[in-house]
Formats: sequence, C-alpha cells, structure tokens
Amino acid sequence: METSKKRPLINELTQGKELTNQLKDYLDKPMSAEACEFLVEKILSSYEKALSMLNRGIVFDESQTPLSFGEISPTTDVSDLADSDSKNVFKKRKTMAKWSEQVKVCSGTMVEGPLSDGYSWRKYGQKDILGANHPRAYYRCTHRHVQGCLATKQVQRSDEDSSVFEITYRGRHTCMQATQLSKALEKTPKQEQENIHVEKPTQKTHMERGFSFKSSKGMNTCEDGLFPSFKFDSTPIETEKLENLFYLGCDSTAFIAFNHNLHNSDSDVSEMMNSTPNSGSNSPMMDMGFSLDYVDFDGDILFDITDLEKFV
DNA sequence: TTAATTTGACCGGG
DNA sequence: CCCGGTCAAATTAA
Repeated sequence: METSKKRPLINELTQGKELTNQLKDYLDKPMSAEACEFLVEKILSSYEKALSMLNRGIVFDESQTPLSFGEISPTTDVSDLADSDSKNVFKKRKTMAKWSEQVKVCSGTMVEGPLSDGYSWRKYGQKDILGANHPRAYYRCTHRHVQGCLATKQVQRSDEDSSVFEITYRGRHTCMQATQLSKALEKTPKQEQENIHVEKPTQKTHMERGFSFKSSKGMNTCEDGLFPSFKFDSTPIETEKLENLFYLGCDSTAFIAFNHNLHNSDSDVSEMMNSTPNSGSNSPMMDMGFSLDYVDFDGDILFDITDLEKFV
C-alpha cells in the first residue's frame, strides 16, 4: 500500500486505540451513559473509516470535528440525562458520525448491477445544490421505519470528473439487514425465538406494520436508483462487508436489544452498546436470543416498560 | 397491489 | 430570505 494511503489509515486506527483506552480507563469510574455513548460512537467511527479505507482503497474523510478528549468527563452527571432528553436528541444529531468516500465509476462495464455498499437504501429526495453541476441525492436506510435505523447517505456526482461520486454517510446503521436477520434466526434456539417480542406501535401510523421476521422478497435488494449501473474499480465488497453490518445502539436509542442473560438491575433502561465486528458466522448477540423493540426517532420509548421486565 | 422513486412543498438554520 | 435537507403525495416499477 502506498504511503499516502497508509498514513490516514494508521491515524484512524491509532485514534481508535486511544479512544478505546480512554473508555477502558473510565470503566471503573462513574460515567454517564451519554459520555460513554459518545466515546463508543467515536471508536466505532474510527474503525468504520479505517475499514472503509481498506475495503475500497478509497480515501478520504473530512467532516468529523476532531475529538477533544477533555470533552469526555467521567464526572459528567447522569442527572443531566434525566431532564434533557430532547437536548440529547439534538446533540445526537450533531454528534452523529459523518464520513465521506469518493467512488469512481468503472467506465467500461455499464452492464453491472446497481451499486451495493452492503446496505439497502431508499431514496427520499434530490436537490439541486448551489454551484454544483449535478443534483444531490438523499438516501435513508430502508429499515428506518421498521427498525428505526437512522443511517443516511448523500450522493453527489463530482463536478470535475463526472465518473466520480462523492458519498457522504451520516449515522451508523443500527438495523439488522435481512441477511443478518435470517442468520440470527437460524442460530436462535426455537424456544428463544418464541420469546422474541414484537411490539406494535400505535402512535405512529407509518410504523403500524410492526416488525416482521419473515423474510420477504425485496429485503435483500440494495438499490441505488440514481446510478443504474456501475461498479467499483476496487473489487472487495459483499460477504466480508456483510459480516460487519450489525451494529447496535451506536448513534441512537432507536434500536435496542434486551438480553435476558444480562443483569441490569440497577439501570432502568440500559442501552446495549455492542458492535459485533465478527468475521465468523457467530456473533454473541445472535446466539443469546433477544427481543426487538421500538423506540421512535424522537426518543420516545414506544414499548411497554412492563414487557421489559420479562427480559432483564 | 405493494414497494420504490420522483418531485414540489415545507421547514429550520444561518 | 435563501439554501440544504426532509416530507409526502403522485407516479412509476415490480
């Protein structure tokens, strides 16, 4: 690998390591969930960027305001959380991971299927941007309403080189993609499957369908409607990438897994912060059985708290 | 008939 | 008020 590409990679990994050390130091001390979440957020962000560089040979990252370590204080009071849920949501928006990649279209083959970056996206808007020759397309995770996954991306054709697309991702996926989901169910013992709790939200009409565990057609598709056909000039994607899809509760409270093997007696609603960058087929999460519950985007918890007790 | 895309309206921040 | 981002009704694709 050329040095020019190695450097940012090393930096990213180093930052990940330092942040992890920070988190480790804080483990024994009283630490607010918020601060913890923030740190984990940064760590995952680092690794994601690094992986992205490796996977695609792509490059670049801007955006993320550099982390000032002083911001994270173990003394940050948990009581802050109690009175400021709305503030937290606001902060969440601002601190949400954001990173960019430049993807070059393979000029020859126009026969290739639609681009897949391993996730399924749904286009929700397109805008002409001031000073840009091409419009910007907006995508959100297909599972937004079903699983509350807040990940989005923007795609914009480069002005200079129209074979280059700049893709800006915002927020990590908290959803389980279809492939992940079926895999999880395969490995979940029958009895535990029956315990999987499905809450049907009643407050939001667009969520009334509830969570579906059966694999339906179309769930595997990863459309990228803006670009009917092109592929990466660097090859690796798919399987390896797909193994890394399952992130829980990194950016948001949107998707929470409650595990009965965990004892959270002293915390009421404890978010599990658990990324499972497993390379094999068995993630710890998958093996233990869990329930999936809704939380709405604004942070309102939609499931009945009494249901929760069955699982903790 | 359902799911995805298109596209103008809408909204909030600067 | 302008601009970028999102919503949602209408339209098209599956």
